[in-house]
Amino acid sequence: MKKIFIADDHPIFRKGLIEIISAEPGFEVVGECGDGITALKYIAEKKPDIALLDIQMPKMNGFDVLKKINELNLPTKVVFLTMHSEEDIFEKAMELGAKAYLLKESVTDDIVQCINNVLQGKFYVSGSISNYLFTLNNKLKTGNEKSGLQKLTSTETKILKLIAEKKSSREIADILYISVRTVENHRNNICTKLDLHGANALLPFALENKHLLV
Amino acid sequence: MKKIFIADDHPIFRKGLIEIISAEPGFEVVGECGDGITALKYIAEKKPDIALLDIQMPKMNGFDVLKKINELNLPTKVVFLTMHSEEDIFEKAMELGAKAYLLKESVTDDIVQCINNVLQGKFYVSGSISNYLFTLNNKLKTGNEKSGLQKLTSTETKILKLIAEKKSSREIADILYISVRTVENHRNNICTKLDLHGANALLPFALENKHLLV
DNA sequence: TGCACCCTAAGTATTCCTACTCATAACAAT
DNA sequence: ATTGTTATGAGTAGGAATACTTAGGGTGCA
Repeated sequence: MKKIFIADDHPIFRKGLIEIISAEPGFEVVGECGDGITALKYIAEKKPDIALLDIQMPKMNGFDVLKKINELNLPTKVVFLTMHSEEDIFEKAMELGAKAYLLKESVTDDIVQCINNVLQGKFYVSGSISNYLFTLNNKLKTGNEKSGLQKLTSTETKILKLIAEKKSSREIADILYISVRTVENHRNNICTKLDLHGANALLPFALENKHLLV
Repeated sequence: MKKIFIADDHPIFRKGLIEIISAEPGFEVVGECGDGITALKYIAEKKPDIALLDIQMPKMNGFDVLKKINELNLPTKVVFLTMHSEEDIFEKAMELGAKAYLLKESVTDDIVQCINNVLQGKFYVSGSISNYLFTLNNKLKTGNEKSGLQKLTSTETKILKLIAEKKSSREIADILYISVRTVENHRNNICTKLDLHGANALLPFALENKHLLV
């Protein structure tokens, strides 16, 4: 009997998941919770075979839970279950060593199949992002380019985060105790690295990607 | 036995909902689907007592389903079940005559209680937006102010939509065959009506609220 | 030591947007 | 017929961001 733990901040969604997994012979849902810290605590203690984690959770997000799991060398395999079909989030999940990446729009069969794959040591990825996987493979084969955000330095990331908080260059300068000109230079470098052009490009990008900024 | 229909594009979430409602004596889930058109078709034919509708759905969103239900004078009472806790969406739902507004983060008890209330002809609103209800009540009592977006004229809305598409004033002018100055005037009026100030205010607002723009 | 990279800063020019005021024509409401 | 609203456009001013270039100081690496 394989032990499965579920963490998601939507009780109804959790209920549905539990229902699906419990119905499958060989699977047992050994626990559930709605936030990252409780999830980590449970996983560290009880060491389930698989943890189904939402990425967006209160207190501690799924990424950070996985990081901790890695640090503590826990045997639990992590399956991300998320609404985000964006490439960067998927990429980050893979970097951190997730065993699977499921979209919440998945049908019930996908989930069972996913868990079976992961238990066999395989990876599993939701069909909807397979398009992206194709391009990713191409990238890996051809030139191994880094994707956007990873090209940014730490200062640039810091500034991009402040931009995502709708701060002006002036405000950012005051917060970081540096010159406005320096901030403008960083903005410029960020735009260049991300291939962003025009006055209406950087701010929307920052807003759309703020959840990716470490 | 009260007949309940469920429409939500997330199969797992639907599963959870069905589980919760079926477990309650007196409730019967008579159907489910994952898009608005199928939902409307079912509701028009079978006339369930209550329809639990997601707002974001493929093919036809929850708002439009409710509009059609109103047009066709169907007896089915609509409960919105959504992730959006924003005031404007809530307001729009109420305008259209929704009987309840539940957030997807609701716990299972809330849902049962909600359905019971609606069956008794009462309204029900998720606790998390009760804060807003308070201010809404105050508004209704004091001056009956319109909220934000409703104050915009149709041209202003059109322009705000284009701003949300990251178009510059120059581009908007070219699209609408009007002068840049006119566009800038409209931007200005929008900012005034929405009480937005500074260079980093209008664009983020447009992005955050584009789903509200008719 | 030298090279590469980063953070810092400033110069210059251009574009974009905000924040006002003013004006005219179209249209609806009373 | 007057008033109000809307859409259109322009004038002026200034703030903000982009798009370049140049340059000193620091760190780390080969």
